Amino acid sequence: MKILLVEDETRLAEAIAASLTKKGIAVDHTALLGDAIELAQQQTYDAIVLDRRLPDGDGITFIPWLRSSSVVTPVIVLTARNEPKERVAGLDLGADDYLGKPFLMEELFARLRAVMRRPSALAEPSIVLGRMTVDPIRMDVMVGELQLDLPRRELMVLVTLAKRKGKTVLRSVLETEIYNYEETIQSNALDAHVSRLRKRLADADAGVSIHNIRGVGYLLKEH
Amino acid sequence: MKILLVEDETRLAEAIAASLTKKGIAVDHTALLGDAIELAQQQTYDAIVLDRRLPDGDGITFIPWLRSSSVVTPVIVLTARNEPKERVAGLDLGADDYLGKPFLMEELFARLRAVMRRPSALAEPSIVLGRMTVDPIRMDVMVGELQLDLPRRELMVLVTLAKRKGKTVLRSVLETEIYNYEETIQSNALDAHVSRLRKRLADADAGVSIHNIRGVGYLLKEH
DNA sequence: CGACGACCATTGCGACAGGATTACGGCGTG
DNA sequence: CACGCCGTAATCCTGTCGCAATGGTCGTCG
Repeated sequence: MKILLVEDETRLAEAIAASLTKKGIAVDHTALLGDAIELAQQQTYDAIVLDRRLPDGDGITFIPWLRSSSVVTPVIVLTARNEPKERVAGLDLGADDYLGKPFLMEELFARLRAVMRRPSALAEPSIVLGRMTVDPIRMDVMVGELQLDLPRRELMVLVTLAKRKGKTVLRSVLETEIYNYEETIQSNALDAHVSRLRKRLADADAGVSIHNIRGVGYLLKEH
Repeated sequence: MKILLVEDETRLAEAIAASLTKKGIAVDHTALLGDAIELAQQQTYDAIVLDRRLPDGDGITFIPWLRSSSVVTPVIVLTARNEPKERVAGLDLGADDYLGKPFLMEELFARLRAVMRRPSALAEPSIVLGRMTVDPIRMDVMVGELQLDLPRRELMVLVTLAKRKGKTVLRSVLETEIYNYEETIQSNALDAHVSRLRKRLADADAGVSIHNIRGVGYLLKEH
């Protein structure tokens, strides 16, 4: 689960990034429209949070550009004032939701969840596998009746694998899903997370196992 | 499945070659336009990845040369900057796609797949044979509902045979499809792969078998 | 028809790459 | 300050590969 945050107010951006990160959602952040366009070309996000006022233009111009590249990623637009006029303009241009500043983090989460749950979004609700249930939107995991608390990174690994259950997920995909572009990884951190995650899943008797496809990636299966 | 990579930045070239090789795609690599022309004459590739900036000229001049030799192999052009002007120039000259550096490997794979899927491309999507389905673009194999994980070389053998299902594939063709020009083979490594592949196909009950035509090559059939 | 030679199938071996595991230290949090 | 998480790196372990030896199969030619 990864979102793109386009916001030039540093304090706000950091607050949003910190909150989302804590919930196990990776955040790529930029203050510039130009960079946002580049990032969106390079990878796919589960959602985009977009400020209107940006140093190099009105954020809203980003949306037609996205849509014309047939990117269907949901977009939530942030704006200083919540004027109905602006709201209509945003939605007309293809934004999926609209949020006036200031707002509560909880409200942003709620709208992100709502927007990613939409049929056009990629994420499906609640994946069941073995004794385990993964909710990729709420980012939580149940084993039987008990909630399984996982460290952030391990949770991200598990959710990413669960979303493609039974299919091989490329190493590189896992890495880009779990780390943002400024956290470059220079070791086998991913392997370490997988290893620790395996142990936890075994201890919890989750009824699933993580297989490795040598030289390619990992895959999650019932066992 | 084999592509020609024309790129003079050693690090980048190595990264691309490594990633593609991992996916079971053979890579011939050269840094010079001159060599590229020679290689393209000698054998056919499924796709060509071409840098513009090369020590002995603008890579893009390669494309008209190719086309005038009525080679329809899809070409993806790499360039340092993603300027629309350059993009148009490239596409006008017959490039099939265009990718600005830096880029994610994932993106290159995606574009390669897309470009090879095109009607002009040689590769057809999904070959069904017995209980087995081979996707030559994604380089994966399903038997029934299960994905069959094969070692890299065996996978290459199988895909090559599947693409000419029912027809005899010359030994020499298999060898050039599976090994690049710097990996020369001096033994019966190919036979060994066929042997191990047969065992795996039997174990998985794939409903196919690999026959040998003495002194000529191999062929894949339903049984 | 039988024997020889060419070709193929199979399998064990050693080298090697890549993954798995774990200890360690830094860091943030409560 | 204690605890847990995370990235790193060292070490161990496993799968894959090329290779070669062995034994089998087929065609050919005397």
